[in-house]
Amino acid sequence: MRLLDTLTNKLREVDPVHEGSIGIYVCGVTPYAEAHVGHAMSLIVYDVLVRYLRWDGNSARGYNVTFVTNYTDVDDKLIERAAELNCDPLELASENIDRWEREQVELGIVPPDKRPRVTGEIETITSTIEEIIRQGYAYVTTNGDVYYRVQVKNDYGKLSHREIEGLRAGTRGELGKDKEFPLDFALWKKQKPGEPAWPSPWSNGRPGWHIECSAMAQRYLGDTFDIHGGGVDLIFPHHENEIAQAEAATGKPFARLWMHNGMVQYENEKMSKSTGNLVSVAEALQRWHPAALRLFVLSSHYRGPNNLTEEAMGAATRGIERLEGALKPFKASPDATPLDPEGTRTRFVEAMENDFGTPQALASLFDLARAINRGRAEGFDLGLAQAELQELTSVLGLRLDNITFTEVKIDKIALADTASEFGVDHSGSEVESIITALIERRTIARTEKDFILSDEIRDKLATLHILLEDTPEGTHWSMQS
RNA sequence: GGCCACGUAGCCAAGUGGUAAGGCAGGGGUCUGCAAAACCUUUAUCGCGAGUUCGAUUCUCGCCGUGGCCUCCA
Repeated sequence: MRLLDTLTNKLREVDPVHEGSIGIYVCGVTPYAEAHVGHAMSLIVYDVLVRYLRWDGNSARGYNVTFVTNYTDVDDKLIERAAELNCDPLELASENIDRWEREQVELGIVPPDKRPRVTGEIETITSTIEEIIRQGYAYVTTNGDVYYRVQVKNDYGKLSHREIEGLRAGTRGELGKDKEFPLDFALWKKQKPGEPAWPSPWSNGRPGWHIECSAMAQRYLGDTFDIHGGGVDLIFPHHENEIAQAEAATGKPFARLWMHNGMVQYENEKMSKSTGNLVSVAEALQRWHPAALRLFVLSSHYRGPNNLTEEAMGAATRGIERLEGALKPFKASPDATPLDPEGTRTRFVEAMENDFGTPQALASLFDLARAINRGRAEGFDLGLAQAELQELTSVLGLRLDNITFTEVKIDKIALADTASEFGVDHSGSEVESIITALIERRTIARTEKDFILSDEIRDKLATLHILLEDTPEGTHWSMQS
């Protein structure tokens, strides 16, 4: 598999440090507020990467993947926000993490293997800082802060492709109190009144932003590991500083390949809290199906920007329904010819191998869906083709089985009223059996050519978002968004 | 101002030095009691200008536009 590596700016083959295994580290959120769809998009991308690498459907694959993503649960923003809300920053972080993890389940994210939090890794972090100081790449100020010394190694800026001089020109020229050089950044910050703090050799304080990821990635994946991911907005300074610190501490290369995903926009505008142009994951999950969100993410290339609009989500929802429709069961005659999914798998794999080309991979699946629908009309045995579609969509994490049935979405009272209206028994019945009974009532009406009644039943159910479709095998129902 | 991406049909979105996947929406058909779904069919010369080339949407340069980043005690 080839991915565009930010460090070399070239397509590079994923070449595991340890044969057959791949370690992936992705920067997670700073949980000072609820997660938004940008966070969801990022995680969906890496979730699919992990699923694909683990998948054994491609002869060369089936890697043993270790996926690590962190929570930076001590941070300036978190402390500020907690002060505004007049609550404890660590509790605030914990609450936001819990909510985000519940949402991840709804989004169909395979739980990462490790989800370390800064507050649980203070010793890991302080020992990494000690090592960096020992190597001469960091210094302790009289105040008790620790700064990384950017100028010692000559490769600072290699990831974001910037020169120290250029960066320096962009600074405000203020040389922080004890900083040796404007670009030096904090590894450890001495506690200020009211802030959470932990003991360290230099002062009671907390880790700076950046060091946590270097320390945690190396703890869980080794000094050198395979893939480091995150949003493009993290390339500088976060990842640049991460790579500097990590390599300063060990003298070894850090991540072998750096992968960055693009940002999500909402209705053509940057998502930002200040303008209120932001969609939370909770809101997105309420408005759209998780599979539709995932299809939306995968239908554009991971590195490009992705513009979330009503229209795009409508298209994604229809796309899911289309894929789902192709998987509907079909009873072929015993002597039917099996439909051959032909080159679908090859196309799918080639697309994925080439810099994670999910849009093209999806195109191969939509083509297969069409072939299946055609084969259905022509009486082919669809088993093989449908199994293929099922397998490949599940590699992308698209849950298509019975996805439209969400009992909570059904207005049970209105449904019961509808049943009474048409003289159908609904006492103590399950939602599904009431619907089935209504369908039976309608089928009788249709047999009797009472199309006025049958249409009334169909229309009434439609107002409850229950869609009826008549097919040669009988009437099917599904939930409509 | 600096660095980096991107600019393809009504919308979303791939891709290629030799006249452009897929999805949504729209038009026209088939099927259906009518629908729905499905199937068939139809809709682009690839931001603008110049250059390289037998030939560029695909390479180079300029311009315009959009987006990201340009640090922590904002």
